[in-house]
Amino acid sequence: MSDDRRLNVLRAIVEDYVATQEPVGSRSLLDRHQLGVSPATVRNDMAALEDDGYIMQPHTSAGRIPTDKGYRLFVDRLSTVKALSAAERRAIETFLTGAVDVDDVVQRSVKVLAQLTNQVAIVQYPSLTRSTVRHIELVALEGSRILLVVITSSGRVEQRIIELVETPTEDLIVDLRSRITRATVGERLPEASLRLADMIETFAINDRPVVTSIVTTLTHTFTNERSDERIAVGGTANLARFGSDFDTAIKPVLEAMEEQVVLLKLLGEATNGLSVRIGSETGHEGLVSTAVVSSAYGPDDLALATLGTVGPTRMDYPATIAAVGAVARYVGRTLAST
Amino acid sequence: MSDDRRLNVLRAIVEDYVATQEPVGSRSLLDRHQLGVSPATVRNDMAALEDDGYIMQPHTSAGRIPTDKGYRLFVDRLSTVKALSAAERRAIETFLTGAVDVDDVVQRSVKVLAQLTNQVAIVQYPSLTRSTVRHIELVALEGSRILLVVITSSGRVEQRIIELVETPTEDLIVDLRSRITRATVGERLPEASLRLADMIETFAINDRPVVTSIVTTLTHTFTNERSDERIAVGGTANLARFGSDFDTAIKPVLEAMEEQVVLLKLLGEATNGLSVRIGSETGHEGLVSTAVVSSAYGPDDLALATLGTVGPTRMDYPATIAAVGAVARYVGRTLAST
DNA sequence: CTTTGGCACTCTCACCAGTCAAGTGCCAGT
DNA sequence: ACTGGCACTTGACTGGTGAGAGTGCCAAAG
Repeated sequence: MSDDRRLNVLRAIVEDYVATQEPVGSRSLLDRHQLGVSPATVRNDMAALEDDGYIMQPHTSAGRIPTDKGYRLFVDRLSTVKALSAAERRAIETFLTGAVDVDDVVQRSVKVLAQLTNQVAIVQYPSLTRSTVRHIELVALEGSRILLVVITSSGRVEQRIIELVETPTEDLIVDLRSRITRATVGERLPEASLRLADMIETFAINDRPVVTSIVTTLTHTFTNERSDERIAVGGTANLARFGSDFDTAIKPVLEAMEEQVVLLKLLGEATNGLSVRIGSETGHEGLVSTAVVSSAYGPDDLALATLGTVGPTRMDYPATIAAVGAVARYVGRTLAST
Repeated sequence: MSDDRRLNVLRAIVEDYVATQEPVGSRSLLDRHQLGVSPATVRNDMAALEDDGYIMQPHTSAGRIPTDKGYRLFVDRLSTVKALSAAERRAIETFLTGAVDVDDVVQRSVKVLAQLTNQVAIVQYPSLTRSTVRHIELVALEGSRILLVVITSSGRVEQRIIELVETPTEDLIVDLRSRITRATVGERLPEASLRLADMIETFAINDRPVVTSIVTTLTHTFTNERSDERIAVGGTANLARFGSDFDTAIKPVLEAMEEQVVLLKLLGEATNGLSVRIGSETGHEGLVSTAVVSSAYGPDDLALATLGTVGPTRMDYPATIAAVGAVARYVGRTLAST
């Protein structure tokens, strides 16, 4: 029995099933693919594939559908990445280059990714903890209020307003600003926090309350988990394609989309490159018939955060992978120039 | 025929239908409500109500369900607002007071509103054009870059970074800042824009390029439609309650939720107080079996923006109205203290 | 004039064969 | 190792039937 042909049969099954959404039998498979053998032969191969756990039948007299393991093999060894059309590439580019700030970049990415893949798209905001400090500003407002602005290497701008108990002198502000700048600019945010902690003692006792107050706020901003976990979701209307059974196919996904924590886990650690998780590999029950395609993104191959799509396991993997990869690249490039 | 009793019958129908989700017949209606009359009488009343267009039958031998017009009458004249429980009020309060900035307030509002009503919640960000300027800051960054920060009366902080063609002098920056401050602080954003336009000519010719560049950016920020239209959506998993037919009941809503423009129309102009739009009153086909309960919110009865919920027409109006109203009040209060 | 009890009527829905088509497994033959 | 053939399984579709819920209307009673 030719191992080669068996894999071809598996590929054909996956492709047909993705296209038709219906279990594929030996006969209809031969209608669409010229394998040069008879249905009976295909049946034998199918039986073998089923023994190995790559495909299964929903019921005895139905065709076969791929298992998670089958999809896995397909993605790893049987599919060739489908290049995006020139039109699609242009669409991504023009759509993203119109963005005015980081917020906008993320919003637009979600939209374009959802449209391209016809799936649910999720994009994590550029991580704070992975960025470096580009600029820090202290501004005295009316009364004893201080405006604190931090600009990171990814173009994100965070600001806080601090209400101090006493009004600091102009000199102190200037001094503080320059010292903070010297200590933190160019550093990654977590390291910048450490530098700041050491700095407090270098100030005169009288100034300590003000300095402490400002520094702790700054530290909070640097290590703020909430804003590090921000995520945009889009294309939920595409859930229609997930299946017709609302309770088992759609509701769990909607619920997952509402939980940032779950989303972050799904996107996974921003490992380098692209990852595909299929069905149970997502590690989340309720998403058993769901697959996640995700990719790290960032300027100059520096993984800043992750984006991806969530779709049914029976998705067009080559196309989805291509789209996610392309958007990740473009977003990275766009951020670099902000 | 007692008009009074007929309205009671309508109220009973609405309440039963909302509770059971099934057409209600004369018999089962009497099981739940003591009207002191016989089924036949109720049937007569029902026939009259149907003639007047308040109720209808899905098919000849089924019970009655309220029409949009029936719900309308119910909301306007038959329902009494259901007060929130102390626990619910406390939940809103504790949840909102934990917020650190405007972004956070909005996020939390959506969440609490969705949980309270078991519906889809939408919250518009505090409008820029309705706020006044509280503070403006110009900061010279490295090179010829300028950081522009605007703080509005609603606590929102907007920032832009401008790349100038030539590096302005320190004096010019200081001068510009104080003049801009004098011209705009306390003004509503649209008026502030006008003031700025007049200001350019008061500067020396040499300084004009820099001033113009900064002023136009500022004007853009003031009148930026995009950020005026920001909206947060939550509780989409509650769509499960909208009905079982995905394509007609759920998909249109999901699609509407993705379109900011549609959402804004749904929330409606921030009229004072609370508004309920039922079925076709939403003015959006696809939302025919959907109702929108919305309310303006803002500190001190100043309508800053709108929030609300989207749910099936067969919703618990008294409870929803109470929840939307309460959240709007608390959000307004929270914003006032930011 | 309003209310009531009774009765015939209309639909929907669930249930139950019976038939059909697709697909399988297996075996004997090439 | 492949192929053709055949018996078998099973879900999907079809049409018919009966039960149940609910209505509309009419004549009688307040």
